[in-house]
Amino acid sequence: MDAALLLFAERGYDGTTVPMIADTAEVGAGTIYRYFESKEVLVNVLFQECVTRFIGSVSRNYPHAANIRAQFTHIFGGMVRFAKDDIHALHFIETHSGARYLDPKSRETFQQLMDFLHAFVHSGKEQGLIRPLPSDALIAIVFGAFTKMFTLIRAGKITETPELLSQIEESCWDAVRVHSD
Amino acid sequence: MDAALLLFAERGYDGTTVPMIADTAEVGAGTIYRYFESKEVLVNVLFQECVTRFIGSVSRNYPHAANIRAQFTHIFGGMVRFAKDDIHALHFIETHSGARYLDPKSRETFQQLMDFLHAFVHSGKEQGLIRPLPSDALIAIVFGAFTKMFTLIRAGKITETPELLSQIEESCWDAVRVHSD
Amino acid sequence: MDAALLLFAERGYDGTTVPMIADTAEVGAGTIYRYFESKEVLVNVLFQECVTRFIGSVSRNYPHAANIRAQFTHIFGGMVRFAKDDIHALHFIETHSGARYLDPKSRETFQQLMDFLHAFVHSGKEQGLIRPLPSDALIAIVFGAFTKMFTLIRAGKITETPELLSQIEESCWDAVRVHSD
Amino acid sequence: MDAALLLFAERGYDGTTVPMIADTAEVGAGTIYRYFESKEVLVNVLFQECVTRFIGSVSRNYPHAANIRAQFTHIFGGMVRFAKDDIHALHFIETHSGARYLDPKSRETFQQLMDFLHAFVHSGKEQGLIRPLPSDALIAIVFGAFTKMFTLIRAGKITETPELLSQIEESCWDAVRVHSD
DNA sequence: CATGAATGAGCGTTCATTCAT
DNA sequence: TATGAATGAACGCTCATTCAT
Repeated sequence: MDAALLLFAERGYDGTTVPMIADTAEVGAGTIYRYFESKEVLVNVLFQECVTRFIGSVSRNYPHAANIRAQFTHIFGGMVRFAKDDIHALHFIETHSGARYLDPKSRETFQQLMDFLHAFVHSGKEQGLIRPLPSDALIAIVFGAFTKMFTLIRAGKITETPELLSQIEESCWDAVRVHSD
Repeated sequence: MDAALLLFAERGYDGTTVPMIADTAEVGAGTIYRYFESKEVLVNVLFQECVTRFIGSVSRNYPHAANIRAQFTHIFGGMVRFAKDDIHALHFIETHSGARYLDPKSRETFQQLMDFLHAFVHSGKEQGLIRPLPSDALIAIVFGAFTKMFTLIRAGKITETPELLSQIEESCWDAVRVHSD
Repeated sequence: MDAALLLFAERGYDGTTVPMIADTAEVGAGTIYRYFESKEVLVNVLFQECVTRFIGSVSRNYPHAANIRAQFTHIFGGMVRFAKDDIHALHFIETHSGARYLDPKSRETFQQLMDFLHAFVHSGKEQGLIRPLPSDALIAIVFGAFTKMFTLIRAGKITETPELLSQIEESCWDAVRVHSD
Repeated sequence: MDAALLLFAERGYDGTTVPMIADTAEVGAGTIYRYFESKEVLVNVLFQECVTRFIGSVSRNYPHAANIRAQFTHIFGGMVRFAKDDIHALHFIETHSGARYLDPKSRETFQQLMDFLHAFVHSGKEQGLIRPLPSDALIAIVFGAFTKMFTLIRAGKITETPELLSQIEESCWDAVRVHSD
């Protein structure tokens, strides 16, 4: 699964061949089929597993009672932890969500993630602290900014430091929050 | 080329077959090879053409003398115009920049776009109006947010209106600008 | 189709590979797929075509008004003509009728052949000239005897002569007719 | 071996996989290889065993001194007993005799069966009681008729009764005997 | 002794590319 | 110039066989 994740993230589903995965994993091509019915099943299992981990990462110990800003920090921190823990998983999710070969369960799992984020955004909007834009758009802005930025880190173009991450968080928050000035 | 752009954007390079392109374009498969040496050449020509158009869109009539905010509006407006003009081209650029099959010329063309944006960001940072973050990161934030958001529009999940676009612009600007409060 | 017929007859469906068919037919493996969706479609088309030809061979110019013996001669003659015309087709039908990969249309086509033979046997039984055995059994006896015998001819173990064929016909007829002694 | 016989008879050698046999036999796939060097050895051992049993069935207590008709009854009875005893064995022999993967010993074993039948036919022809046709042809007629008929019984299309079997015997005998009328 | 995970050759099939028409 | 039939390398996948447990 590590090999598949790496390759799917780097080359995409169609650009990754089963022999490639087998070679990277240092197993025979047939072995993969003892564990996954097909390449399509593999990508779905992988996707669900990644998204589930991602959900866990952003929702575990979620400070329900805290203020929006602290909740945003929690979510952002979860995203960072997830992205750092497995640098390919985030990109894999990003590039494969919405793909034509995802099965209903994968779509549903992804929807759970979206639902979680929607709930956060909705609550922020209700409190008048997050801009009154469509939730999808707000999520897209933060998620888009964050993933593209981590792609740069993965590619080694910029170096990830606590300061940088904290500033990026500030930047993303400024993108969605209501400004009083 | 329209057919190829559409398919590459929707299914990716590896998920698009030459016969698919030929069918969509309502020409024979062989005809494509009269105009493009190979599928790889086609995707490169297409990429360069799209990126060049994109550069044109954001840089044409660029207000060199205006202030940063106005310049940002110009760039953002160019991006919107480009995305609206050919709804698939932006997504095609987004998903194919950095692909392994891009040739040096494609990479260089894309770099020209990056250079243009870098110059803008650099100037903004020098004036103390844009955050002192790595330029790549700042571009990624705006670009990432913008493209993800337009993906939603393309998918029909949110409806594009002048108000929405203006608010998104504000949001993106707030993500990169220095806040005085 | 000739190559496929030959190989299916000699090695069976599962024992015949598509590359084998392509090599025998002196075409590329991919070419086969321009004409047949799959190996399974190929075997079905082939089966239907053979059975249809077989039906034509035994039913064309059928002497509806003649006596049973003459009708038997006509059918037997049709079988001989068919078997001689394409020595593999009969064996192909014989070994593939009832196979798990035959589609409904193939089964129906084969049933048409059976129906034709049933009608003949039924009429003979009604006239008291053919034994009062299940029609299926009577057909099996003649068909079984005939095909096994032609397998020998195909294998070169016995030589086909008009006299031999006439004697085999007599033998088959004696197997199904009512004997007055 | 029962599992293998069943599957080879129903799906043919090439259509039967070793895991299929293992599953049907409720053993591990590897276990089969403790008893048979290869799938090919298995089919040969099975073939030889079946043919040997068949020979036993038709030749045990053979009435050497009796007349041809009684000998025919004996052989036919042996065939019936064999076919009833193991409903798949006869079909397995029928469909696998002459197969490309049979080894010399299998071919020789089958030849012993043929020799036994040849001897019977030869003796009958010498006595002027069996038609002066090639022995192979005569055997093919009886064997072909018999096996095709038993295939129907196996498939449940006709029901086997002593009367039916006796009539089939008569029919087969009429196919090979010399008729005085 | 029995197992079943692992293997990789070879299956059925696809598709980028060529070329006669 | 435009075509699409033909190609064969390489795909996703299966399965006869091996071998550590």
